[in-house]
Amino acid sequence: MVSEVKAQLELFFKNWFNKDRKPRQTGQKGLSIIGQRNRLQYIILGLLNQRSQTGYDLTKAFDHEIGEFWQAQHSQIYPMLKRMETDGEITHQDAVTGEKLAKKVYQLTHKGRQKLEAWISEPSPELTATKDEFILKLYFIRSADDPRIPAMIHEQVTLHQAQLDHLHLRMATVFPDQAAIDAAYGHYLILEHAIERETQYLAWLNRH
Amino acid sequence: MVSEVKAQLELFFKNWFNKDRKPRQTGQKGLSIIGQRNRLQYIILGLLNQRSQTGYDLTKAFDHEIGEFWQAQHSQIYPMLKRMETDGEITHQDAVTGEKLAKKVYQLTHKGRQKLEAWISEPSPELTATKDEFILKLYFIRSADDPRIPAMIHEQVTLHQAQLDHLHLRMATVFPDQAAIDAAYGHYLILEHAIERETQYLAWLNRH
DNA sequence: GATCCCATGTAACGTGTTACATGATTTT
DNA sequence: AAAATCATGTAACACGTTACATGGGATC
Repeated sequence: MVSEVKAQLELFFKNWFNKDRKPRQTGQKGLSIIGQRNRLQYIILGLLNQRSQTGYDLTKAFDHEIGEFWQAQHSQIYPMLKRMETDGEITHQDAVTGEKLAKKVYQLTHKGRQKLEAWISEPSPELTATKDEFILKLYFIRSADDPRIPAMIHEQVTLHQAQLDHLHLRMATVFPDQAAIDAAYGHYLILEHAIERETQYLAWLNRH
Repeated sequence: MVSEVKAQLELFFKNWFNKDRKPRQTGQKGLSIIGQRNRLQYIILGLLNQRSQTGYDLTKAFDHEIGEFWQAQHSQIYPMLKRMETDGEITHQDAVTGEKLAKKVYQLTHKGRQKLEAWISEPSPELTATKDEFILKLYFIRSADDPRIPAMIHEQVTLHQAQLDHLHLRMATVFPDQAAIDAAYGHYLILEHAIERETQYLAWLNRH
């Protein structure tokens, strides 16, 4: 009885006093596969480090440039930009398209660039869960003779073949020569990796 | 002019009448890579379809069985089980370990089994963003001579080699013979896929 | 009796998605 | 003039993680 009341009181006062951000420590889990801790800000820093751009430009970059690796909608990006500017990692200049269409061109501050470099330099000791819905469905199919398997595989072949075609196209357009590769080596590496990944995925699908 | 007023009126009445839960349609985006729409419930249905078990058992399954494909903590699982029971997809029996340690053994209802089958049968037309932090960091490295690259790659080699070893071990223990494969064919396929994926990842890493 | 595992929950918060909301510019 | 694209925001809600909280059972 008494302890219940005590616990509730403690909770009340804790809530009362801890209005501001709590620093949470990471928690070591070895080979664990864990979730996301605001990686979005780092990706925005990285994109802005490549060139100054607007929130709208960043939104399109998530759609087209790095869509295979990260997703973000403008409703997430605009508030994040405000927060990062408040934190002193980025600043913006106002610009105008045409007569009066206002836009904000963001760029890194020194602090932002340091934060980006620190992020890149720190370890990445975690694996990420795949979250491939087709794979999950397959997991729950017991029998090799299940009549749904052929159509499911065919659908995925179509999907991943389209993705592979898209990646090949991007490789050809973004990296037409060695100079382009030298100018964005990491980008080249991950495109290569993505192509190999899709190729292997398709080979596996086509084998079954 | 008129059309503007009309649109605002429409919006007003829409907001006025739609106080309760809005049914949200999926929104076709072609080859888009979109987010999660409560897949957890289906995974729980699938796991319970394999055998009746407790929330604790399910939590462990997420840690060990399907950790490569989906993650969930017990703090997410227990509320989901309650919700699914309210929705009539699962039921539970109370059981006791030892003298008085209560536990709840959940199993599918007919409705739950139907929902699971419907989910497996519906299309999976979406690709999933990878969200691999190492890949993101690499994307932002411009130069092939960047001094951080070797250590980054070495770290990932260690990580993915450990994962591959783990997958090989699971393959050997879960599928020691053809009978085991026949009893859980989908599980076999995705383990095979995961091993190939890690093998390819490692080959790519070791090449650079 | 200490430690680890079994077992179930809630609270707080951060992240991500969809929908709402508005207006300018360019293209067809 | 209609449609698509540029451009920026907020609101509501769903999802996911970490932390808080409690207690029984088994093993050393």
